[in-house]
Amino acid sequence: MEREVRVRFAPSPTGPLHIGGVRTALYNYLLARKLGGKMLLRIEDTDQNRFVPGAEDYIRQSLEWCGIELDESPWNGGPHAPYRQSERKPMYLQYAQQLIDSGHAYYAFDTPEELDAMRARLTAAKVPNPQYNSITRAQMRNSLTLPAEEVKQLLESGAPYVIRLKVPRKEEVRFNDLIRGWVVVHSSSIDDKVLMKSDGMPTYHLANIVDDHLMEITHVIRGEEWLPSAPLHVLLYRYLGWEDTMPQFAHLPLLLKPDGTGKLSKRDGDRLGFPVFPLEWHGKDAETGAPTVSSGYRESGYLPEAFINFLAFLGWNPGSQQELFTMSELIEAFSIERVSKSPARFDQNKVRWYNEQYLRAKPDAELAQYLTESLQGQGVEMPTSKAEQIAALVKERATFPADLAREAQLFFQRPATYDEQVISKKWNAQVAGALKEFAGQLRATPDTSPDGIKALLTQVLETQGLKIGQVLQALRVAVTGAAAGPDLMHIMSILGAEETAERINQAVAQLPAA
RNA sequence: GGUCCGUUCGUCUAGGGGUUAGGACUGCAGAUUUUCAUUCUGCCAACAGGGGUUCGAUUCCCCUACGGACUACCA
Repeated sequence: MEREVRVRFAPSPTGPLHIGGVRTALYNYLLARKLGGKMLLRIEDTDQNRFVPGAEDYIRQSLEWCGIELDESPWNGGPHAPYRQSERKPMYLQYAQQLIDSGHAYYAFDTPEELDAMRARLTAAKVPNPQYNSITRAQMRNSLTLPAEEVKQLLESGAPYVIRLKVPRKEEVRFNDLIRGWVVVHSSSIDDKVLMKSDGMPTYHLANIVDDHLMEITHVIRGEEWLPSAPLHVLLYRYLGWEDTMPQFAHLPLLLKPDGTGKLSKRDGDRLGFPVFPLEWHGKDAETGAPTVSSGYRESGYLPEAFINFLAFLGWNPGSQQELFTMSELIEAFSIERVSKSPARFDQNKVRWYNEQYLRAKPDAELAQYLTESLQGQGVEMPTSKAEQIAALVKERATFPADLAREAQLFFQRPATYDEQVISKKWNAQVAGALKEFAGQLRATPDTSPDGIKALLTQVLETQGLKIGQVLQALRVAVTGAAAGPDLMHIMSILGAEETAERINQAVAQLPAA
């Protein structure tokens, strides 16, 4: 019988989620929806030292903004609650115990100093791979080397201990990665990983396997940084007796820093000149504790649809020529096999391009709504119909919503200065006279559509013996102050006859007509 | 150092034993726009290197180089 597809995104609340994490969440979500399965979110907070207040809420808000919906999570519950590992703490020890009972794990009492000394000794002896393993464990203080009686005493006396996995000395561990194919690792390169820490918390490795099993996860989609520990996880499934329901693995390629090399990290933030976080993050400097702010895509004016579309294409493509995908189209087109193996770097230009595409595709009414709200902030009121006209006119010139408001300024502010280049070249007494005449007639014309205004202008200029090319730049500067901008006829039409005429007259009065 | 993963235009990528190696972003040029932007058209631009296998390799195999990840009682 086919099992229901269940995937999980399992972030650690140690700070803001960066876009690599968002992409991992996205691919999980796409696969779940594509296959009619469930998307879970589990908080992996087994390291109490790294807990960052607000991080969990940040994760929730980020996913919400992106439109990544969760079927089960700490916030909306589910059949396998709780979904925070810290709240699942009592569940893990029994599985570690099971491994000890079956001889696949053991107690270790080594102090951090003893561990350091061991590594130093191995390094000094030029051992290629210093680790706590099948060889070195014989020299350490653990339940394999200590007499049973002493182990019992230590445990009873409350001495700190960890539980380590007893990794076999010679064994090939293999698994079939959905993206990379067969990955084979020799057990000699895996060390005896700590499963239970001395504080009673499981490590990632144990908690991850136990929870994925209990939560009936079918596909583990995570970053490539987990690839080296995947064989360890396979071993864990095997020793716990869960190999037959072990999830399939898919290790995603890394997201690289746009500059230089290396994987994108949270620290890269504003150093790169563009956000690496979905939402703005208010944090603290690790050393000084001073407040820090890292910019977010949302606050920078990116539309979530554009952000998601861009992110989806960083490491995946549908194999067609289509570039623009809504979330539901992504779901339809997604398949894990089409995720690429090689890492991807950011392209700032492309995110911007995506944003422009999505911005322009928005209905004018929606853009007008934004425009109205943002101009209200500066005390400007306008009717909806006018906002829509402006939005339609300026959206081709905008990358971000904020550009709309900026471009719209000319409608609410008369020119304070006039472009000098144009004035020196195009402004003269004859032109000024013609424009004054045009302004006068404009006030009387019944047709203030862009075409109507153009017709009127042509007609006035004809009587003045001027060609349109001789005055249009001057007219633009008279009306807007600037040498460049949206179509002038539309500007004048939206401005209305009265306002346009007044602006022209103001320019004629102020500019010396040599 | 060790283990593992990777390598097609500047970037994201398609492709795959015989192709003019395709698209998108950027850049450049032209057209339209009396302007800037948009739009349209065109151009520049890639199979890391060396060995095999083969009639033929960018495609399959090996090696090298380069890049990356991991190498904690962090996830």
